[in-house]
Amino acid sequence: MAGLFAALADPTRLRLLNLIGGREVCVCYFVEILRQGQPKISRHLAYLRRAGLVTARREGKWMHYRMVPQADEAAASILAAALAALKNDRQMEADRAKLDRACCAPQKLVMPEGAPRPAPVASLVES
Amino acid sequence: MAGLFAALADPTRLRLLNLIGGREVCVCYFVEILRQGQPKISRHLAYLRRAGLVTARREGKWMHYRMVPQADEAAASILAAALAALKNDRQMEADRAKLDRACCAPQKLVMPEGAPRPAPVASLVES
DNA sequence: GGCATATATTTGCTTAAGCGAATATGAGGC
DNA sequence: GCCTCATATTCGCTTAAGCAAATATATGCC
Repeated sequence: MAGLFAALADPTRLRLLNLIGGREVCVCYFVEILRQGQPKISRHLAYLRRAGLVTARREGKWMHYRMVPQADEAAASILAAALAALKNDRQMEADRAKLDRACCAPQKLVMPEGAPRPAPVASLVES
Repeated sequence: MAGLFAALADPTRLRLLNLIGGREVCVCYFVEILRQGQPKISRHLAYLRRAGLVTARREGKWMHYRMVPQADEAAASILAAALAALKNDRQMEADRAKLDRACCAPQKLVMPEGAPRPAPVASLVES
């Protein structure tokens, strides 16, 4: 219980969860959108993984992260409340908007057909 | 946002919030029920105060703590989800039960008319 | 095999959190 | 005023978290 809140008690992790919420997202987008060092992103993703909040799937060179459906009902409701709260935050909105128009450019500005596009996760699409 | 979660990311603070949830509680009950050192309890109460989650009221020698209604809607929903989640936890249930039958005995086993009884807070009674 | 890209982990450091023990404050009773 | 009780705060310490920089792992391409 306290561990769940600890996982949520960091601005970077909240931004990551906000982006992951509902869809599967490639790490390169996190780095691009948050504009933070790659090791930092990776470290926080590892934290979220250890906390059982997200899981990763490898696809070639890319790693895709998605939410883990919470078995514990209490954890699920808290996580839902947290994600809902992020919905109205200015920066979180901006982050999501950037992800929506993300077009495969982690490093170079144009990198045709390079990075995989974020894909929706059926079990988490609610709107 | 992250600050709110940090405030919730400690077992002692969760136990305190669980006891405060809905009623006004005297510090002596926290010490009695949690069976932890008084400075520790006081330190965590100060943390919750600084986080804007609880507020204190002095009544003679005793300090009574109660929840602060959250102005921010997001914070309110998260706090509500957290308190609801605590409802089903074994230890939290036991803590609340102890508070329910608390009978004015912070130190000595019987201390007639000594400590004030916990009082319900109108704005927070929901059941 | 070697090289490049994407991601993860380690290293060394700094800062914050939590703790118990001791001390301070504030109120009531004498 | 002094003493006691209830609570708060400070002190010194230990442990964990966060960071940037460097390094390691894994995949794909040649």
